[in-house]
Amino acid sequence: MAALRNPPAQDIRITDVLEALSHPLRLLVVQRLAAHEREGQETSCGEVLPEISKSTASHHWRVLRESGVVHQHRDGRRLLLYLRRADLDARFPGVLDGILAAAADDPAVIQIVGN
Amino acid sequence: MAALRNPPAQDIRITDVLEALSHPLRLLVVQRLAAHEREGQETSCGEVLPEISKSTASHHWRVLRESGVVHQHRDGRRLLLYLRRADLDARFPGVLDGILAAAADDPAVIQIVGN
DNA sequence: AGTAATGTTCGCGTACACACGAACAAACGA
DNA sequence: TCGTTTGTTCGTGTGTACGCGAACATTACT
Repeated sequence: MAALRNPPAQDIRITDVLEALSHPLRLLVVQRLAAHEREGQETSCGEVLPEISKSTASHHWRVLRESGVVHQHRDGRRLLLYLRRADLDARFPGVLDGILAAAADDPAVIQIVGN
Repeated sequence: MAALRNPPAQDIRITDVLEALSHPLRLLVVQRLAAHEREGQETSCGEVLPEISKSTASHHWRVLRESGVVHQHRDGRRLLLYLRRADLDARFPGVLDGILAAAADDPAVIQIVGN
């Protein structure tokens, strides 16, 4: 299993972040991570997105990780995730908060589960 | 030529906006429109993106227009564009400004022209 | 009417996104 | 060591994005 590549903060690019967040499922993931974040918790992959097949989910983890939106690291046999809020806020002030607020009002993002 | 469909403000969706802005060329367009906007000018299509073939440019106008990022309307034999800043700021406060600030620092966005 | 200017639309090719099941890899526990 | 848990990787199929040239449409000018 290739080592998980989490890009350094200065390499995070706005176009990659926007592309990552433009997919409703990934935006939902980020919403859920933001909610967990408020409780100071890290979260395992399977816990965040239990509705989707593992291979599809893994594809989305990769996009989120390589764009710099989330950080992913191994803990035992699970992979833990957290939102890279500090890095994102430092590089792109206001963007993440604005998008999260917008996503909270978007029914298409909220109700992906249930198709 | 089918009438240009500019979606009403309440139909603008955050995922569509993010997808539109995730392409470096379209982000460059938005930067240029924002600059013209400060001078109170509307801009014609050919004026904003003279480096690219017409058909490719037209493809990007459509993405930007249908996502609600820009408004496009005919004036004589030209099509004028403007950034829908008021609508975007109302629906997604802070997002556009944050992205524009981020784009200003991204060399990949700035130097598309010259490939 | 005839011509020029400005974009759109069509058709095509290439590349990549996204969905899945099957197979593989790593870590833990009995 | 053997089986379970947790994700990744591989292979496949389908759809869509993006680039271009050629053709068309609309408006304006003469």
